[in-house]
Amino acid sequence: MITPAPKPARTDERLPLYHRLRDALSAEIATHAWRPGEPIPTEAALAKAHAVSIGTVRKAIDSMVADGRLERFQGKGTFVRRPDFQSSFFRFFRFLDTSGVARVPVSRILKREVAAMPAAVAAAFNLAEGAQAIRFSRLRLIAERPLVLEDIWLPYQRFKPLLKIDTGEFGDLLYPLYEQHCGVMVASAQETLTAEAVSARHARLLELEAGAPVVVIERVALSADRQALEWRQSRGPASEFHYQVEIR
Amino acid sequence: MITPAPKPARTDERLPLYHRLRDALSAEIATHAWRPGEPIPTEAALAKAHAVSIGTVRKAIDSMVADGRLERFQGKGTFVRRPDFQSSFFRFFRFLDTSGVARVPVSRILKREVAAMPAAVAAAFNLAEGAQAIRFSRLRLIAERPLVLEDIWLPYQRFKPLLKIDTGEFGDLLYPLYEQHCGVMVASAQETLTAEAVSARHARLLELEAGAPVVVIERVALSADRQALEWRQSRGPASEFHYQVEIR
DNA sequence: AAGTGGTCTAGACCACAGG
DNA sequence: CTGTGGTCTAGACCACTTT
Repeated sequence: MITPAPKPARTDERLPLYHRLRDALSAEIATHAWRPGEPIPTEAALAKAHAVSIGTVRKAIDSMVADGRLERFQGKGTFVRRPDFQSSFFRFFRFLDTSGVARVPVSRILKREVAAMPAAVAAAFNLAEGAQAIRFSRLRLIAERPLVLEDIWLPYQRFKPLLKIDTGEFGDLLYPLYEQHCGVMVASAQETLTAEAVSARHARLLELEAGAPVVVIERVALSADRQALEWRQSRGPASEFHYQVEIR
Repeated sequence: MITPAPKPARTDERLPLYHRLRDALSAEIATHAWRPGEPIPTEAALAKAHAVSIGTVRKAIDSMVADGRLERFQGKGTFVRRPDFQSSFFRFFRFLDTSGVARVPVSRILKREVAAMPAAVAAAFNLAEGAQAIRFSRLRLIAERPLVLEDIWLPYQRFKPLLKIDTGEFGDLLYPLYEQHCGVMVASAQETLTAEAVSARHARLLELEAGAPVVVIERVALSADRQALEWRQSRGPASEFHYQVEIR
């Protein structure tokens, strides 16, 4: 068994009903009892099962819809939202072809190795510096043009099944691979954005001029119970980057 | 009168009650009938005044709280939120002193001129290229160290009162000045983030090495009725920049 | 004690999806 | 037609703030 015990029960008396109910529903998702893309029980059923009024169920679901864990469709039901990291990616870079349509970048694994984690990476996993890890170097391209260079670190034990697969058969997305071969599912991610002048090595791989500005995205991918699964640093030319925020 | 007619009534029959109520409440804020920092009528009073149930009022207020236009305090009341653009700024740059405490940057107006808008700026105001404008160049510093260089454009007519004030008396924040002398209130802003290699001129002002990476924030500040008030481009060293996002 | 928002209920009716 | 979520109501009681 790879995954440890899901989490302590945390019924937490004296919290509002809708709050406890929300925790209960979250747990169903976290333990994969309810899987992404599938409908959860109807509001009436949940109200009966948890012995609360339907209004309380709605309030619990409301908050989960608000932060993107559920989706509602009138007349159809309420569904566990499938996290779409593709779209997160497009939030940062404009990967558009000449006709203005978004395209999925092609992935090329440049290197796969077993290595010792540097301190910054180990910290994300709550491990000691030097912990054994699997490391990928990956280039993502659109129309043969390199757009993002990625440095990916995974804890060895949980991800060692990946060492048996030929990197040429990895496909363009890693998360489905993690799910299929390592039994872990990425549920959310935390990203930090910075920018820097490109290093000589990165410039060569990204086909940029020396010293050109690159955007750096550091991502820690988390499981539903918020364990760190993957540490990733992505670099792309600043010229391709744009990001919008609304401030109130 | 500087501001044009606020907006058409838009009662829009057949919309949900709470939706129409939300529009009505928004209008009270937009027309400054309810001012930032002040409490709005109690839920019971609003329910009576609009002839709806208190639950419907709560739902309308819920959504306005969710997107940051109102704030609720149990036992005290519901208040119009005062937009805090200071904090938006800190979201992007870490302006911390040695003790780790956030500090308000000091502002220095480098230049004030009347100029013709370039196309990119005019577009934000929905004006023709070459429209008359007031332009500021401003440097913001912390501990004598330049951190952000700003290029600010304002439509001439509405902001010409600013030309009469000595720039030395501008203070560190512009928005209060706009409110005080031009009768306009910034209610929200849209920002776009990019990065670039610093130009020779900017490098000199920001005291950076030639070609160093800088983060560029382009901001359009909007009034409550979403008219563009100000166009601003801010540049700061990428090394001081960091931004975090949570993805689900 | 009086007044505010916060939680919770039980039910009615509407709008939409799908057999 | 049945079942789903979406809207709306009227009221009870609780928790917090202020007088």
